[in-house]
Amino acid sequence: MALNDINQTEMARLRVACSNCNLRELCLPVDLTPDEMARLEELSNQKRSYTTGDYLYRSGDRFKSLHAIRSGSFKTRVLHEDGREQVTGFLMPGEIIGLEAISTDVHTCEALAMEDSEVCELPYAKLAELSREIPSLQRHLHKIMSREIVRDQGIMLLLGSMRAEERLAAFLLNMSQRNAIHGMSATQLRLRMSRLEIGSYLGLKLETVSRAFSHFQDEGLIQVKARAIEILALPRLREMVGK
Amino acid sequence: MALNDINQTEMARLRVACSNCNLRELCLPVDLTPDEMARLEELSNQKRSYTTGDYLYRSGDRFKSLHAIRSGSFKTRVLHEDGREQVTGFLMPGEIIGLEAISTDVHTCEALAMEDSEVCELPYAKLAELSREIPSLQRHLHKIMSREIVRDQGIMLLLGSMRAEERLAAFLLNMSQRNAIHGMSATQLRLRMSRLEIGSYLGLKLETVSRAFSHFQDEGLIQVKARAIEILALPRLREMVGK
DNA sequence: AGGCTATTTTGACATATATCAAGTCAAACG
DNA sequence: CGTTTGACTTGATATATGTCAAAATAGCCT
Repeated sequence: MALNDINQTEMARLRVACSNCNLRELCLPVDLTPDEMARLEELSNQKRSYTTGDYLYRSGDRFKSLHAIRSGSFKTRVLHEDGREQVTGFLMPGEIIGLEAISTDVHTCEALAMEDSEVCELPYAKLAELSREIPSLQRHLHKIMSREIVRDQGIMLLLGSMRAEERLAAFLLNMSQRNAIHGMSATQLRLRMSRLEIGSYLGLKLETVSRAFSHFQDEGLIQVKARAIEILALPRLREMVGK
Repeated sequence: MALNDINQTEMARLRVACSNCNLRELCLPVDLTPDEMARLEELSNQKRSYTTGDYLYRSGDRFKSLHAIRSGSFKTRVLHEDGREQVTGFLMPGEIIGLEAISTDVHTCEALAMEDSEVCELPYAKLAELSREIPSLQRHLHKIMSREIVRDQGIMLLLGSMRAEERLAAFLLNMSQRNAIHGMSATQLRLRMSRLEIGSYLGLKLETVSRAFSHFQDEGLIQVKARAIEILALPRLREMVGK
């Protein structure tokens, strides 16, 4: 299951990488000299703040920069003709947003803040230039892109072969893990998104999501208090998604 | 709809790029000097042949090279614990396979030939090195990776929000377009995959796929002769997927 | 060709999830 | 402190797709 495929040792390495590196955006094991690191930091010194509902970019905007999330969270979505929203991703601190637009030069989806958030802008042209000079940065950038491919394919797998409750279990495990990576509890989740948004992301209706939460609670798997979820039986959730 | 988002002018550019370039793998508008092109060709001079069912790589194999498909077609898949196969992609000539493994160093899915096929091996380390020296190659490589992200997100959209017949319509349009890019008919398709494989890719059962084909035929949208599909009403198929 | 096998189609029925419709709850606001 | 508003839950029912089974068709080998 790619949605949730980071093991314990890898997590530890990630944590170290993040704390070494002021740029949480490059939250994968990075291997740069202090000098190289300084050049990278210089590139991304523009930090910006957003509040709930602010757009980081809109569909149709010209692509200029990637963005690294420092704090808060964003969602990406596409709007269908009829106005329905489809959520394509939830982004948390340390993650990079905008990779899909490299191929098109124009953003094809939009990104909005789900709470007060800060991002670093990473001008693509400069980043590309720097990564030509620093091989380990180049490798790093490739890994970030490839990781996004793996993540998306994980969701394809989930949408293509899992049923509602399995999808939700995978979602919760994924949230749990991303929480843990950032040093937060793996069992106490504060979801930033509504049932509607979760459903949209998982290809389900909000009622189905709600019922699944209730059912998990009845089974003693989780404790639900609105958007505060406590995971009571991680192993049993893992079984549900087959790992 | 990202699954199917290449317009006519772009198609023309692609066609040109392909014919200029012996390396069909880099089948996007490329802007290299003859010298640069020569260096690239040199890198990828190992060509290999595969026949139906041969593995290009297996899950667990160490990642070393990307592969560019020259002729034939491949599928990528993951095998679930219980032995069920889930198809994650169909690859056609000019396309690059293996991008997901850059982030892991190890292949997490497997790729098999669906017919007699030829590929060029592109050793990743050499390609990365060369792209550090040739900015437009670097840009190109980024676009290829980003394009894969867009493709995967298109499938997420499709799996998350479309019903069976809409998915199949999107699939047929996608096949049609990829056919057309390579100078083949946009309306006469010879599918290389079974109903089971199509279903696996689209998150449907083979019976559902079959019924959808039959229904499309009843409606006069297509003509079905086993795996030979003739599209009779492209515009109406496009309406079905909303574009 | 003829026969064998795998693939595809079609039908009848089961079931998961969507849909529609009330309710409940909680935060926000006067 | 009551009212309002949006989010969430729960129930009853509809529907799309899955499941199981059989027949038809196509591809393949001798």
